[in-house]
Amino acid sequence: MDFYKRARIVCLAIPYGKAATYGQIALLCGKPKNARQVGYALNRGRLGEGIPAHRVVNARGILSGAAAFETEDMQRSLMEAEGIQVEWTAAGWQVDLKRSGWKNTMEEALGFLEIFEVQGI
DNA sequence: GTGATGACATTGA
DNA sequence: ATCAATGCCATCA
Repeated sequence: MDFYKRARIVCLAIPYGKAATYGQIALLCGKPKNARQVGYALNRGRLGEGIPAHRVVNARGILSGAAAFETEDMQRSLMEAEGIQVEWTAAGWQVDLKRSGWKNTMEEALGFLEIFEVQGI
């Protein structure tokens, strides 16, 4: 399925210093209900190399555990290194999506759809 | 084919 | 605000 090719492109487009959510990525891929597949793909390294997986969090901004990183605090370290504020809450390590979340413009979203169409994926 | 699993999301109490 | 219940759908056994 071309969903993973799309997901790869979207993930690579997440700007430095910003955090995106699984649902957001799924949405930009044109598959709003595939948030779980995004997580699955990242977990299994299904999107290939060079994916900034540390910038992906769930809808509440929580760093979802992440067994796909070298160590447990790896994801947090990478985010902090990019200037993303990560704080410890009762629910776990969390980023403020209001502040560090990747806000998509409509043009951006349409741009992805166009890329997918052009590449036939 | 069938059923279980999961880096998720949304809804309703 | 918090929590359980549901919905989801590509994999994998």
